[in-house]
Amino acid sequence: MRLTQWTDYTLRVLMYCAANEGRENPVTISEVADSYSISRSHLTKIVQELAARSLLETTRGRGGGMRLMVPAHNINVGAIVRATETDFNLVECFDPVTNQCRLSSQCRLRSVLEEAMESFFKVLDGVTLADLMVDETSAQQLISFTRTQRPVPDLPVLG
Amino acid sequence: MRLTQWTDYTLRVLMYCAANEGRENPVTISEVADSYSISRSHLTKIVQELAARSLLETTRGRGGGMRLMVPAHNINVGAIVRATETDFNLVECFDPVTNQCRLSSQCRLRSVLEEAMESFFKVLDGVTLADLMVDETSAQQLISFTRTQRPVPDLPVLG
DNA sequence: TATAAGATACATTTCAGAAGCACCTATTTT
DNA sequence: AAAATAGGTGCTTCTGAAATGTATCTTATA
Repeated sequence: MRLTQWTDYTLRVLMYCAANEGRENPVTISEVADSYSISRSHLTKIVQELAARSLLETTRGRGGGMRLMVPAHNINVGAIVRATETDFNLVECFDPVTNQCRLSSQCRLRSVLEEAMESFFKVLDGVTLADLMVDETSAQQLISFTRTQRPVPDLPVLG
Repeated sequence: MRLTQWTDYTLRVLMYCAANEGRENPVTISEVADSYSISRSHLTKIVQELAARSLLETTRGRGGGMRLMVPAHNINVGAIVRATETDFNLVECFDPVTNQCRLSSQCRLRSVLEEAMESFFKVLDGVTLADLMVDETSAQQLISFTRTQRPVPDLPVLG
């Protein structure tokens, strides 16, 4: 169970930009790539996508780079992850094309997993880019958010 | 974002066994492999693991096969998935060995994703193998379970 | 006009996950 | 005892998505 590095890097680019919003010159791709030790060309594609989604504005030429076009507190982490992840077929029967499971109609696995995935994203939907940056305000929000979780159900023992 | 087929098959083997608990002869690996169009040797390894965890008992020789050793309503889906999935490093910074992100200490991404993953598993922790098999009782449980979810938080707009 | 910066297309590499293969062991039936 | 059935084990190989690399182009500024 993992997210792609694409998603990881996307979030990191956004965080990097958010952390450097005040400064004179825009953040460059090379700078971010160096900072995270990521391939420049790979990162370029990620920046492209973010620009296409109007989250970043890029400018070419000397003195160019990228800028956040949306305030950090308006960028929803859940929406980002939903947008960057491409494959949500947790198990075979999620995909009607691939599915060969004959029990599909008789089992609830799919709906249960879909519900779990929803639950995963509901947490991320409650967090913005600004919340990811450490400061008292966001820390406070996270704590109160955690408190609103429902209690852990009893877990039957497993050998 | 996906689970491994290993996890998928593990759950399906358990479901298949649960669905055939009453019958005379035990379920065989070949039978399950044929039924799901899965490689027999691959499935063997999955059955091995389940036997090692004492969820199944296998017997060799003619008339052999596998049997569920734990009642379906005592087999927790969350526990199964936690046990079969091996990689929970949603992003690079989850893994202290691989992690090269310099912002780690200054960002809350990791804790947010961990929380989301917890939320994912909490749903599965509330479901047993018996619940996956369709009948009125389990359907009822699922419906009431869904109703206890907390409301969806407002989702800020994203380009 | 030299340099810095992003844009794009295509090729290549990597690696976990999946599958295959060969052979072994155990049990039951005839 | 032999044959048939069924699981057990340790490799090797395959595969596809993800990641990375290379080359070249466009745009902007000093």
